[in-house]
Amino acid sequence: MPDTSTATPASLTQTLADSGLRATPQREVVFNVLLKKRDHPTADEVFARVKSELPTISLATVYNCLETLVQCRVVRAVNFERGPTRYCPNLRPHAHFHDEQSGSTHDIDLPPELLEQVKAVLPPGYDASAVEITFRGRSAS
Amino acid sequence: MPDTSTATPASLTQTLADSGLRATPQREVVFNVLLKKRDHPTADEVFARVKSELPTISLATVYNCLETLVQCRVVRAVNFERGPTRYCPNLRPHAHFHDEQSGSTHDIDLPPELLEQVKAVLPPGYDASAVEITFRGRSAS
DNA sequence: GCACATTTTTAGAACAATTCTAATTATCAC
DNA sequence: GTGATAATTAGAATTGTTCTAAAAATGTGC
Repeated sequence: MPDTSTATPASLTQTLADSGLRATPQREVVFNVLLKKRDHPTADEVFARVKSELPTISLATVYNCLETLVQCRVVRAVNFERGPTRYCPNLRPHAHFHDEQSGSTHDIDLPPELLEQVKAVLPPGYDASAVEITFRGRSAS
Repeated sequence: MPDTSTATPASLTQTLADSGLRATPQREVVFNVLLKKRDHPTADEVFARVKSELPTISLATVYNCLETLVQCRVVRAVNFERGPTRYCPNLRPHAHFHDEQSGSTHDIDLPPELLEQVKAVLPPGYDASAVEITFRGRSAS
């Protein structure tokens, strides 16, 4: 069974094409940066990392690319309180744990049945297309 | 059994005092505005509503008061994606449902055992002080 | 009740993250 | 290649919020 828990650089071209979009170097490098170090970087951090490969890229383009990748559902945008949006190529159903000490963010895999149980608390008439679960606290590692 | 699902204007004075803070008219009116119409207003919306009672209040004060009330745990701050922070006097454990059609936010009461189950997905070494659950979708009403 | 230290409020400036604008550049289809 | 479309770019603009410094209000000791 192929691993579908993240998109790959190869599948990105196809996914973009499926939405009528082009696989530009900027989009590919932004995506590769997210795959390479999965520490939920902000747009600014992605910008800094992408620059070493594409020194003339602009911050606006980084925002555009990230937005495109989110639209194509190969990347998830993660928000925590009012902090800057962070980006994550993990497509598995998962929650986020924000470590208050280090400021880092960790993925927490969610069993599908738990997601079902959570959705089951919605009263009749409510139809959720997405559920977000976020933890705040301390982690050992 | 007294209802502890929200603080009351009367208990506010005590709660503030417990933190060494004063019960100013601005703080009281901001809190009353939140109690009166529980539609998860933004700071701007609170500002507009408070003005009818305290016409000379400033937006900075509204932000200060809201921050104080959140610190004292009589009000919860609610964030959804990058939208403005919204405020909610419901102290019961609850999730938020964001209706994509209307832009409105509804409280969804959470059974304590579900919160336990959700916290139980955390690997050893993770200690969550808070869990946030947010739904996005459509609701009938 | 009065001084005084402390809190609180205030207006406006500053700030951070993001989005917009309009011009330029790249790319695909023919 | 040419023309239409898509994407990138730099910088300005916007939004929501926080900061700053001064003025006003308040509780406390006398």
